[in-house]
Amino acid sequence: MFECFEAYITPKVDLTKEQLRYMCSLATVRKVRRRQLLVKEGEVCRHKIFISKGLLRTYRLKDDGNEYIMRFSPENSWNVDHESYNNQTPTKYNVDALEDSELLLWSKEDFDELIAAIPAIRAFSDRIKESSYDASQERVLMNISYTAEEKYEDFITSFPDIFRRVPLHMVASYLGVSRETLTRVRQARFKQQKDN
Amino acid sequence: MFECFEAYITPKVDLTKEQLRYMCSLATVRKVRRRQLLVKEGEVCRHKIFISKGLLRTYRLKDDGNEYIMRFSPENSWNVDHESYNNQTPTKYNVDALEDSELLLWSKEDFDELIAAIPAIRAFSDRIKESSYDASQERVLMNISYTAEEKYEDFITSFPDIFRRVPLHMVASYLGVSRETLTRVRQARFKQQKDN
DNA sequence: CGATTCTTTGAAAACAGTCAATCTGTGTGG
DNA sequence: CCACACAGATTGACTGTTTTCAAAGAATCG
Repeated sequence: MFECFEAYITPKVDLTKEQLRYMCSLATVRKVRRRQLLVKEGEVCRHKIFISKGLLRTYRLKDDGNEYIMRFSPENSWNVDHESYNNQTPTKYNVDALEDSELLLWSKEDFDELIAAIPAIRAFSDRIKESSYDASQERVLMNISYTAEEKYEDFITSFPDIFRRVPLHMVASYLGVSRETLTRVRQARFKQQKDN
Repeated sequence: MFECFEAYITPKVDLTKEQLRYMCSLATVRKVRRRQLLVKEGEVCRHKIFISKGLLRTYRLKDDGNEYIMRFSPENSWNVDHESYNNQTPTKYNVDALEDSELLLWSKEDFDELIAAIPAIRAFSDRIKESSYDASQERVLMNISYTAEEKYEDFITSFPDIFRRVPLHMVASYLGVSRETLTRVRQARFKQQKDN
């Protein structure tokens, strides 16, 4: 059950066997099925979630009745709403599974303990946060400077794997364009490729 | 020169007089004039910058010749490109002054020392990062779910002060709409208010 | 005042969104 | 194995919004 996680973390963090065992001992395993809701708006995000298998999706429900997708979390990535997790305040997001998934959960109490005990884990956790922040900045830039076509292009080159695994209308939601526009963009692109 | 900073930080971080003095002793003061470039794309972001007076702007120059504004940094806020600062890699952004400004700079070496010596400063610095990450997430949501009008509305209520101080075309650049659209949105809004 | 920067405006064109209908593939239960 | 339901993708016609371009009008600054 923990092999995936060990394979993931070993090259990234320099841990002794005991430290790794300790870290794993604090985690709880959870399996969720496709379409199952994992975190609901209004709840507190109590765990750091590592996805060892599957695919999660974080989205916001707005008054207009639409879902807006903030993030996809495939295997070997983390899903945490830092705002809710850090302050233990209600989250604004929903998280559900797009595929049957296997997760490792650490409660905040346990993870805080881990961080205090093993500085390398703290540093690693900080690095993860940094890079999601950087990604968020890039996404803002994309949002304000790209056309629909460029957004599509960017998505399929940045996340080819996720693109293959999620329905188009979710990519559209992530990018902030309508699904119809996205199919048209894709058609145009397809024609263009044939012409060359 | 350090009064502004002390007034800013005292209610936020619990520091002894000596700690505060130590922190200030590591800072260097810098004044920049309106329109002056502070950080240029390709350079490494070597400092944490605290703005004690004035207004900075972080933007990206793209191949299409346009400037895309990532962030405004008014007095009592920080300006750091974390990606460049943490890894000491070249930044993708430019920073310039929109008003004559007074800054406090800490080099990475000095700030690392500070953080190691005074845990409260580390915690505070982390909190700052968290909240800019949260803000970035909100901005993504705004970008993918708001109309031009809602973006405008959101900006003037979220940053009324900055709105008064920067030219409209920069707000447009920040929001990812053309300056003409923003004028029109504003005209429509103005008419509406008269009608009520 | 003259120069520059900023804002507004109008008209046309490009772009993206909506609505409704159809098509496709998948999986489920009989 | 078939029929059916369902989720997803596509298409066309239309509407509405946003951009672009060009020009002119304010405001600001030295």
